[in-house]
Formats: sequence, C-alpha cells, structure tokens
Amino acid sequence: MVLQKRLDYGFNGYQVPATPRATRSARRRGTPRKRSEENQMCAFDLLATVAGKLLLDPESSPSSSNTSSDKDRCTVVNQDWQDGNKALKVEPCNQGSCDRIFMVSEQFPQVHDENHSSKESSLPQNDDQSGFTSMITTSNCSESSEDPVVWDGEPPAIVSSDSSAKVPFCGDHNPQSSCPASRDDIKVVSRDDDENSSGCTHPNTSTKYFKRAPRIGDRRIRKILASKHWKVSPRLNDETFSHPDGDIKPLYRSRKDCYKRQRSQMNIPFKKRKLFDRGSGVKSDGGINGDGFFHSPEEGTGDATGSFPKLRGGTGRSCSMPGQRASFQSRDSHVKLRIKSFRVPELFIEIPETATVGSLKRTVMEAVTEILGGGLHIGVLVQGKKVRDDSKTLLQTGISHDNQLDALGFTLEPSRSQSPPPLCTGDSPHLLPADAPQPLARYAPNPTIDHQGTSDASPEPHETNLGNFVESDHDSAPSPTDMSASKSTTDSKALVPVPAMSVEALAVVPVHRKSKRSEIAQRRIRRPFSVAEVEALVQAVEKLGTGRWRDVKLRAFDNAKHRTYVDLKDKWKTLVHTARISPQQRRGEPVPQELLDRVLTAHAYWSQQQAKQQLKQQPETCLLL
DNA sequence: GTTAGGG
DNA sequence: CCCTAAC
Repeated sequence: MVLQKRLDYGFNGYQVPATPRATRSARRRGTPRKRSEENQMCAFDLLATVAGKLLLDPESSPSSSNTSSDKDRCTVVNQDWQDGNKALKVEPCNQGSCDRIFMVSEQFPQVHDENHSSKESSLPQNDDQSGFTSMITTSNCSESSEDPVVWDGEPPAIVSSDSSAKVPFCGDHNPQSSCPASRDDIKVVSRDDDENSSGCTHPNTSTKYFKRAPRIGDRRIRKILASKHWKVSPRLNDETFSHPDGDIKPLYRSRKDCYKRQRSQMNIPFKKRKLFDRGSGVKSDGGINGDGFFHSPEEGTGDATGSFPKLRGGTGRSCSMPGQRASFQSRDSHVKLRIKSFRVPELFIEIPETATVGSLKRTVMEAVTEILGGGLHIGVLVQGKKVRDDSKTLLQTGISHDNQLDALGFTLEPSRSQSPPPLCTGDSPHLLPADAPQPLARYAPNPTIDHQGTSDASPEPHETNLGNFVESDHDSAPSPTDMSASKSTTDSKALVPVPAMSVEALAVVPVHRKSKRSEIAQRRIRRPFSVAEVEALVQAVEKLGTGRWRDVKLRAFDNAKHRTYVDLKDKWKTLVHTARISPQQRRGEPVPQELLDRVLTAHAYWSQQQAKQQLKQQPETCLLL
C-alpha cells in the first residue's frame, strides 16, 4: 500500500436522522403563539418546525458545550475497504432512536399578506438556487432496521478529487430529476497541501511549510466548491474538540405537535453525536426521494404519541402504509407527517490511506456536523415544486390530508445563500461558508514528545507544535496499525500499517459542482482556538516574539493547516485584548487565566524589545539623515 | 510572501 | 476572519 495514497470516498448522501424531541425550551424560544393559532400553521411554521427539530436540541445547548467530542460519532462499518466498497454510517448516540413526526395544522386562517403571496405564490419553481440538499419526500413508513449501513444503492463511488469537480450539476430540484448526482451539492474534498491535513508529527514529514497555494488540481476544485456550497471542515486538534461554530441558531420549534419515534435506519446514524439531538435516527434511501413521509396517524388518535407506536421496521426504503391517506383526516385538521430522514448532500472526502479509521470517523463527523450546524433552511416541496411562500398555509399549498401526501418533500438548504448568482445556469448551489479542513493531528508518535498540556515539563517549547497534540480516540476502532495486526486475511488493503508517527490528517471540504465564475471567495469557517492551541501559541510567542508570525506558525502550528500566520497574529491580538478585559466580558471557551497572564507578560516583554530596537535604530536613521 | 492594522 | 497597505 502506498502510504501516501489517498483514498477518496464518495458519498452519495448521508442520511441524517431526524432529530427527535421537541421540547419545552423550544417552546420558550419560539415565538409566542396563541393557542388559537395552533391550528393555523402556515408553511412558515412548518419550515420552522422542521428546521428547529432538526438542528437543535434545546437541552444540549450546542453553542456552549462542545458539541463534538472525540467520541465517535460515526462508525465505520464496512470492513471491506476495497475500492468501491467503503461505507460509512452515522449512528445515533442513543440506541433507541425515534422517528420524528411532525404534526402541523393544515388549516390556515387568514390569508395574510396577499401581496406577499402574490409575489411568490406561484410557488412552484424549480429553480432554486440552493441546489439541493437533501430532499425528503413523503413516503411510506418504513421501518427501520438496525442495520446500519449503507448506501442503499450503489457503493459509494470513488472519485478522485478532480472528478468531483466534474460532477454534473442538476439544477432542477425535482426529485424525479434525471440528474441524480447533481443533486448533491455538497462535496467534501480534502485539500492538499494547505488544507488537508496530514499532519505528521514526524519531523521529516512535517517539514513542509504551509502553503497557501494548493496544488493546481486542488485549487481548482476548491474554488469550484467554494462558490456555493457548504464547506465542511473537520476540526480536530483539540482534544476538546469544540464545535467549530457553536452558534447554531436555534430555529424556532414548534411546540408540541411532534411525535417522535424512530428507528435507526439511516444510512448513517449518528452515534453519540452531541450536536444534534440525541435520539434520532433515520435512514433513508439515498435516493432523491427522501424518506420523509407523511404518516397517517390513526384516526382518532389525535395525539400522536400513541399513534405511531409500532411503525418500525424495515429498512427503510419502502414500506408503504396502507390507508395512509384516508386516515389522515384528523379531526383537528392536522397534517401529520413524519420525516424519516433528511439526506445530506453528497460529501466528498479524501483521506490518506494511512489515516486511521478514527480520523476517518472524525472527518466524516465533522463534515456532517458542519453541514448541519452551519445553518440550514428547510425547503418544502410539493409535487416536486418548491414552495417559497412561507406565509401560505399548508392547505393552500396543497399539503393536506386529502392531498397526495407522498408528494411532499423537504430539503435541507444552506441557510445563507449568498448571492445567488444571477443568471447562471440555475445551478447555483450555495456554498456555506466553509473552509479549510483541518488536520487531524492525532497522536504523538514519539512518546518523548510532550503531549499537550504537559508542556511545562518539556523543556523545549518547540514541541508544542500542534501536530503533536494527541487526540484521544475513544471509541474508535482499532487503529490501523492494530487492525493490520489483528485483522488477518481478508482485506487488508486499506487499513494498513501506518507508520508510527504519521498523523492523520483529513481535509474535508465541501465542494460544489461546477459553479460558475462566481467564485466569490467564501469566508472561512470560524474555528475558535482551543485552549491547547492557545497554549501552543503563547509558548511560541514567548519564545519568538510578536513580530515573527511565520516562525510562530512553523514552530507551533505547522501541522495545523488551517491556521495561517495571519490567524495566529490575529489570535494573539485578541488574546491580548482578552487578557485585558474582565473575565465577565470574555466569551467563548474560557482561556485559563494563567495563559492570559503569560500573554500579557510576553506581550509586554516583546513590546519593550521592539521599542528598544527602535531606539537603537533611531539614532542611526538620524545619522543617515 | 510577510507584517501590521483596521474592519 | 477578512482586507490592505507596506515592505
């Protein structure tokens, strides 16, 4: 096996489990709504309901806690690593997951805002710049199966990064569209040099200095992607594994009408995911037709809880529910629907063969997390047409019990669709801000190197390079090394011996298919510095001073490809500021006071040095003049 | 390509 | 984090 060869995994789509649990906090957060309004949900409500449930778990307050822990959130299941047979699945953290069922009133009350509606009411428009995302159409219930895995369809194709750029784009959102591949807007691609992280702690390997300019091929892809899609980047170094963007804004959640229950049938169930709600699981068939479906509650049982008790089952794909339509008529005219799963747009991941399974998991998790946490909008499609007018009621839109429920679909769309390219071919998928992937620096190969945190002891600060940071891998599967040892025969191809010192690095970048010229650079995603990184930075600055950011970068962040020297400089700037303000005014992950003290000390020291330097030069310049 | 600062 | 000026 080629050590540095990269394996590309093409995912045709991830099924994101529907998040369960609606809750009281949601209620609080939601806009106050009168009881009477309950029966008047309009399309907007539906959207908000779905979005809220999908993204937030009130309880887990994503923003504050680190959403991502090292614990595995994804499990790699397929053992056959032969090309073409790689599979990944996302597992729910909790074993028992529930399907989420949303119930909203189809009734609509006032037609508010006629003007508004007129403007967009002609809803059906296939063009949406959002290119795609995941789409869920109503379908019948399927049951879940436990089996996790896998791409219902064909095995994930393996594609080279270059090819990713070529993925055909399909502007049409119609589920039935003939352009299957195109629908996926997200691609995760690893970038090479700079973005990808194959940080290797080993001295020799780590030598390469971060370069801004990616290789041609990568660059091209990256650019393409950049334009409009989400970018996914893994975050890794810190053991804390904080969520990149803690601020997931909670969408408004509907109050009670949500029933959940679900089974793990997603292709990729999340396992232990913290970001999102726990408990949801879902499966979906990779197809465009999602699995979201309307579920008809038993008549009479207005309250759902008991309504969908036993839908369990199968794997998903198709389990039609007889009588679905008929039963839909609930007395309160509520439309109950269950979204089995959302399909996440295609992710494209490139990872070195030498990367560990753990890193792969993390990478995938990061990618998925980014997508979900990046802010999504839910799109509603009826009959394959996108409903844009949020003020319309379900009834007006055609979402009612007596309508063909299976014609309802949901899509996940990047929330901030930046400037949809005007003309363009319709394909303008948005790329959420995303950015560079991160390196996964995992374990310090050399035992002698201090692990983060133990820095003081180590005499040589140099060792603080993040590349040496160790990242714990809890539940991860055996490292490749282990595997190779234990795993005998069969496939061994991919999991191979990993040099002891190699650090896996993965870069995940969402890509987007051919985007037009519109390559407006996307803003990189925000990646808060972890305490460990701050520690490394402080240590390096203490030694090198504040005017040598490039050196600081090389010394302490050589393996953190996403941290440029400018970033480090900026971080230092903010650290100095942070150290000067009162603790109450500080935000984000708290930086140990000790570090802040060192920041001030170092800053003062080097400022003084700088001043001295200038004094020395002053005379000289005067003389020259 | 780096630095330094403002935004 | 981005953008720029300046080197």
